[in-house]
Amino acid sequence: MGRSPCCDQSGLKKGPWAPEEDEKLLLYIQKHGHSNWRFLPKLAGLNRCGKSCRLRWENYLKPDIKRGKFSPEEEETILNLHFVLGNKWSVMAKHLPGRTDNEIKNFWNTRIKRKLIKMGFDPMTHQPRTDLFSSLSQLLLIPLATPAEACHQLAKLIGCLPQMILMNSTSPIKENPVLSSFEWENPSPNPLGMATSQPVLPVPDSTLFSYSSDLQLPGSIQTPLTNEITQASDVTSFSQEESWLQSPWVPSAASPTHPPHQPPAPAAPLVTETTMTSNTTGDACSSSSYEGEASLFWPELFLDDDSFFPLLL
DNA sequence: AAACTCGTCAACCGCGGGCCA
DNA sequence: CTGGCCCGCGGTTGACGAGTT
Repeated sequence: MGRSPCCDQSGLKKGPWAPEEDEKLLLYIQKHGHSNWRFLPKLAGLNRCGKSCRLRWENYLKPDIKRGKFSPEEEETILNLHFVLGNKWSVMAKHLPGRTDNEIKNFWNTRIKRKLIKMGFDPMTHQPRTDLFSSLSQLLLIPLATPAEACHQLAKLIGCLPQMILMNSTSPIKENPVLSSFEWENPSPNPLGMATSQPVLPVPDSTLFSYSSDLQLPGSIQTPLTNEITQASDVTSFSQEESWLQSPWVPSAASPTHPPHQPPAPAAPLVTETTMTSNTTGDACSSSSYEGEASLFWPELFLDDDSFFPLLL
């Protein structure tokens, strides 16, 4: 279980690769392959550790790597795969020929995750952020010192309600979790820029998932994924029964009585005080509460949303 | 034009798993 | 069985360019 010592060696070059280094590595691998990364740098005449060489090869030099923008299809596939697999970037990469795990990970973290957050979805669960309503209920429980203060809070809440309703009750992204490229780029013009069509009345959590009744995995990924999941059910950290029955992907009459779909355990960090206070913007996604507490930080998140902010003033 | 902010992405780091002696 | 070694994975960092003030 020891750690690779190669990176601990001092004197080895780190940082960006020079074109000459790339050429050396490329030539060596083309001639001899890469059976042993540890000794490869020496043999290839590189002052790098084997790990660095492997990374450079895998993420950049390998001939079949597809570079450039992700297509809408790839984007959709990543979204689907992430819903099922969580942060299993290397597994996702197997389903996207020419794309590396690093590339997919970066794309997720810099684009898709951001979009989901902006649209009011938790990127880990791909569900609307249901903790909004616990936030509301908590606000309602706050003891107010004066009638004037009560009026003020109430006025704020009333102003917020339409947004909260929208964010919590609309059909998840294009019958979530599959968001069409069109909607990604052209969300319907509601106040929050969310890809929703009609406002719906607020509903209990369980009914949020009724959309699952007619959802199916896209054929393109269904077969390999089903296989993957079957083989790696431990990876997703819950049994097939749990994962598929509770997943909105699966046509299931059981959904309404089930609690909201929980993400694979490793992919759903629990809320901690630290995550809530140290980062109120970008990674707030991972701060969503699933433990029934919390939600006091939601107003902070709203304050970060330009379109929401005016409502509180 | 300079300073600042933000987004992107290549690369690093540390850990866990598998293999083998 | 144990421990060393290597590989691969996922999270994080930091450089850099583009956009904004």
